[in-house]
Amino acid sequence: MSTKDKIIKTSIMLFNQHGERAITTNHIASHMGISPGNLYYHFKNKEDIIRHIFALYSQHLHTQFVPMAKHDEAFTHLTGYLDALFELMWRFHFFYDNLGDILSRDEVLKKDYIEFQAALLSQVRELVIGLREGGMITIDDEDAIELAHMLKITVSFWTPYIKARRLSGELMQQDIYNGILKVLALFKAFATEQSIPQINLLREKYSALAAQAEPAS
Amino acid sequence: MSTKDKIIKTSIMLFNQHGERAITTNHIASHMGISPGNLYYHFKNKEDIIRHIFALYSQHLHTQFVPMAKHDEAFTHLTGYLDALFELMWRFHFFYDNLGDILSRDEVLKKDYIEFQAALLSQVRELVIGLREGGMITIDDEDAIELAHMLKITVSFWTPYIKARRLSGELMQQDIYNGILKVLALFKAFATEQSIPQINLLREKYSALAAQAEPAS
DNA sequence: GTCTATATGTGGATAGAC
DNA sequence: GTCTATCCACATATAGAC
Repeated sequence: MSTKDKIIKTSIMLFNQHGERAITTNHIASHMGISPGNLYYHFKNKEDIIRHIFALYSQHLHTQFVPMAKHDEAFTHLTGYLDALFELMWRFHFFYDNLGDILSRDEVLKKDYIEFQAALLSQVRELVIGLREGGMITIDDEDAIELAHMLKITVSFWTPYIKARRLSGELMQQDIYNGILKVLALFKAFATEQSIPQINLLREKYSALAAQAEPAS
Repeated sequence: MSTKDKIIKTSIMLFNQHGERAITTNHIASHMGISPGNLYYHFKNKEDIIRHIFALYSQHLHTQFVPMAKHDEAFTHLTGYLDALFELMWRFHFFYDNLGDILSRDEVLKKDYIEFQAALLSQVRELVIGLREGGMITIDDEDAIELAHMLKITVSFWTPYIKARRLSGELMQQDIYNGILKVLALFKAFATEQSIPQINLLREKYSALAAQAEPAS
């Protein structure tokens, strides 16, 4: 693995662990056992590192979060989506811990982010419409866009929400399952007679996973 | 108004406008036309200021967000709540823009925050149960707590969500109405036959208000 | 209560040798 | 590509005069 990639990897780890604000370029370098000068040979500055991390994140999201084709197996696919999605959010959660700060210091990144989120909103809306077409949920067009927004908010800010409720501020693997349960509850609110048993089945599955190490949220 | 109160007021304004990270104690003092030394006469340090602001915020929330007594007029009261609540979130939104950072630097504040949020969650859950008792929504106990969490997430992170979607990063009065619409959509998902018309009425009201100055979200 | 002046520490970033 | 040394800017915080 190249030094450049190692810097990215180390930065993600340290940012997630201690927060982007608390981690300086010196911390990153010293943790890797390289000099600050070397770090600045590979990256123009700290924002440059963050931009690369964001590129990584959005690229992962693009490849994993492709719109569904078959509506009838919607919820089966949904599980896979949610697992991958929350796992991704967990791996890059520092970004949403400090979203405002990070974006306000980098105009270029902010533009990319806005564009990216607009595309994402459309995709989520399509997914919601897809579930409707498959008879899984009942929802009018107006609420479909509202639901898409709420899904985005819930997924994006789930990790900061959890961290703020815990003195240690640490995230656990189980938190992912609790997040998925929130999304399932959202879908269940719009579910049809036909789909409710499927959702309840999923809920039981993730409830069991979430309960393995934690008291109920 | 005392210098101490003016420092609080100025800090809130500058934090909201530029973010807590970007505003130093020198900025606050210089914007007020006082010396840094004077500021440090009134407050021990920057965190001391933030603690006072949080105390102000939680105090406002406690006095305004009292549980409902009469279930039958639930939605009428709900409107007043939501107006006051989102207005409050708007006035202190810098806090949620940087929640993780702010809490991670101040153990005492974090403890207060956690305690406060736990109490708030109970209150929101009571409100949800109250709406159910009044026949306004249909929801089982398990989903009631999930809904309470989602309401909290939506209200807490609504302003950072909106700011991240806008290049200027500025918030407008209309954003409040769009936030209220999200909460209404959440309630509508669980609404009974009886209450749907009431919610639709409220939705029309806030849609009109939100449309006054902005294109649709 | 308020000021001026300043100490202290530190983060971001660069120059130049190897 | 990597290191050492260092500069610059600035935020936090204090001392002591008024």
